[in-house]
Amino acid sequence: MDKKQVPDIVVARLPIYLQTLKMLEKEGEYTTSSKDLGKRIGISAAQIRKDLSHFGEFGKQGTGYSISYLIEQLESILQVNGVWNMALVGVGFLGHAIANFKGFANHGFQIKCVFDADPQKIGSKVGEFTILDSAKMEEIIRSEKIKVAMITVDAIHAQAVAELLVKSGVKAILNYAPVTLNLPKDIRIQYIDPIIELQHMTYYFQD
Amino acid sequence: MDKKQVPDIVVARLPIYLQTLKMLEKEGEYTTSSKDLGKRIGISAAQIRKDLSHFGEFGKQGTGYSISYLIEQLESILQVNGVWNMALVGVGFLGHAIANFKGFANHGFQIKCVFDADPQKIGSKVGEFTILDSAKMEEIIRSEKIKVAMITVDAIHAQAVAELLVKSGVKAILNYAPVTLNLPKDIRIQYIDPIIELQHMTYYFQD
DNA sequence: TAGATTGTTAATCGATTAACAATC
DNA sequence: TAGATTGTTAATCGATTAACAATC
Repeated sequence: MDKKQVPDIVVARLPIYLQTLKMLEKEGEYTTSSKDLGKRIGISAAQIRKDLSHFGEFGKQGTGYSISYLIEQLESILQVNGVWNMALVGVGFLGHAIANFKGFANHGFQIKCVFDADPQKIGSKVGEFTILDSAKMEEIIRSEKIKVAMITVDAIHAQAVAELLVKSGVKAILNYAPVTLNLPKDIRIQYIDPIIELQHMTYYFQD
Repeated sequence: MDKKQVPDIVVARLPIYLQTLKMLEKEGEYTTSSKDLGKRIGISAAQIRKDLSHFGEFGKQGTGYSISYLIEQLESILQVNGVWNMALVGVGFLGHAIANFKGFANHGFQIKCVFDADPQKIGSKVGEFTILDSAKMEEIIRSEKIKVAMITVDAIHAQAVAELLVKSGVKAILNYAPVTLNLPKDIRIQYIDPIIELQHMTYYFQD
């Protein structure tokens, strides 16, 4: 079963559905509908039903969806019902914040090791992690079988770091550096860049 | 001239073009082509030309685009040729990192004030900022005429904070809290959420 | 000139929506 | 039963691409 059959834009919405369902569950709800979910997320009910229909039938006519069941199904589809170990590369202000972030654990992710190239930082602590030498990155990531990494180094170093990560066996990169990475097409990349998002919004400002 | 005429998905790509052009300029380049830009960004040359054509004619047949001129034009289109003051709400680990981030200045943005509701934090320093009381948020944002805000509070508090920001005159929100915000449709919202991005990528992992 | 590259058109491709039978 | 809501189909809507005349 080739996964290319489901449009990426659909896949991109599943984590948002999951997030909202988890919140509903925390609020004590047991069921929801495409209409309700759509209103909360700001998209149409039809789109939610269409999206889910790519993966199976999860609801009941008349009553909607069981929240816990749909959460379970989405976690399975997204493969976040287990835990993925991650590497974090670059301990500046942002890397520091991410290393201390407690929110990964409940959503299928866990930082396993943290790297930096600065001799001043290597060996010291960030959160619960001892900062490791970037020079040992390939060896460690390979032996730990880490498939997911976050890049929080400077823009100038990001491409080289990314290439080394790929060489070490990493298959998915969350890139916080403000550059487009050029990597083999079987490597997944997502970008997080506040400047890009801010500039997107100011376009719409009244003159 | 109603701005809705240009698809949002086109607008979303302009900051990426701008980012790449600025990098080329830093590398000492003077001109580029849609083919070259496309290769660097990972999209087709045709798409870049089509996108730009919504706003005017910026290139020359045979030689391509002047980098400095195209940067100038994109900055003007995106309205980032000036500086937008921003408010930051929530000084946890992430808010702390953002308050210390030096990268906004060169791209049209500047943090002007930082808020938190915790009496322990109010009055203390984060980066160059003194943390202000959230209770005074509306008054300060209104008097400073701030139009852009970043939310780095907990998920539970984000909606209320967002509503207060809107009440204070904010028109664009960069939301780091892991919830969908429900706000008037004239308010621009962008989301930054590593969990969402990570879950998007693991879908594609081989079983 | 010959080669390169633009801006634009038309064709293709893909995503969203509206509608509704099925059914809880 | 009556009302609600699903999953799916077909129609609509929108975005991307390929191709090319224009021209630097």
